[in-house]
Amino acid sequence: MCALSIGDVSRQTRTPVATIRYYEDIGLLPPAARGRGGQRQFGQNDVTRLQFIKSRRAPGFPLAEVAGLLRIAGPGAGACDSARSAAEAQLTAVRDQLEQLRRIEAELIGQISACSQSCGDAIDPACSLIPTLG
Amino acid sequence: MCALSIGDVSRQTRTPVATIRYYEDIGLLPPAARGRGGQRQFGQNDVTRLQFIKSRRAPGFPLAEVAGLLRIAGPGAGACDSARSAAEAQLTAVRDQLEQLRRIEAELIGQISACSQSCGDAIDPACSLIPTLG
DNA sequence: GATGCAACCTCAAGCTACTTGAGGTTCAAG
DNA sequence: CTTGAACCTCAAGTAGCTTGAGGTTGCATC
Repeated sequence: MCALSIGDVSRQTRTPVATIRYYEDIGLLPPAARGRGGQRQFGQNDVTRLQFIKSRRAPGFPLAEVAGLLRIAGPGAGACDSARSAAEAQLTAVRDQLEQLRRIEAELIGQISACSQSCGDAIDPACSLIPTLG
Repeated sequence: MCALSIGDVSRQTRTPVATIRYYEDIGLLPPAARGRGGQRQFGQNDVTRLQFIKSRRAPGFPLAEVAGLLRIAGPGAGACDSARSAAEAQLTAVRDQLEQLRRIEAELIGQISACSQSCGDAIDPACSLIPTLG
């Protein structure tokens, strides 16, 4: 029953105010109730929903997927079954990204240490950190 | 000296043709030489450069940063020192992202196993995989 | 009750990193 | 010499926001 302002929700979820309005615009969040002056009033369920969205949102994961997850739990739906398999699919995607990032990490480590050994503090055009230019 | 077509470069680097042209447009790749008919001619150095760009490009890492790395190695520059510290900064950013993804992974794993235990194949509105709705 | 200021409102435009499409040219094989 | 894939340019569309203009509301203080 406690009505939260958009600023409250923003602080609680560490989400910019403009982003919250944007999520409402595109339907990720339900249209918020409005107070006398037309200002949005949120409830705790909105905070929960936004936190769910944020927990599913890492760079490289489209909002459309998150919307799909939310739809699974939509009114009239509610099979744990499909929620679970959607979550499993996302887990796979997260792991793919982890692997990709770990490859980049390893590559950077290798190049940095090669650079440290071969170049010291001097200039070495053969250093793998320095890409060939046109 | 072997001139590569944009298609060759695309295949060698697994980069869409349109993206290569786009990178040229925004200056990440130098303007390619042109053949008689106006078609682009690339060399092995372009392939190297593009591979470097791709190796530094994971979701969440802006091209502007990659451009910065390339500038370090630009004509007249070339200190291993700055290349190394730029690479180290990127390594830090990569590790931050890894941590964030690992948190998401752990969260998903936890919710999936909680779901498996509490819900079975039935419907349980309290399942943490199913977010509260407005 | 007036004043001031932060927080709110809408709508429009800008941004990044591409992708897609239209409409036309060039190259290489048969 | 024709045909089809690959190439060209330019314009517009997409996602996911962010920023800005220009105006209202809410609340505390005088």
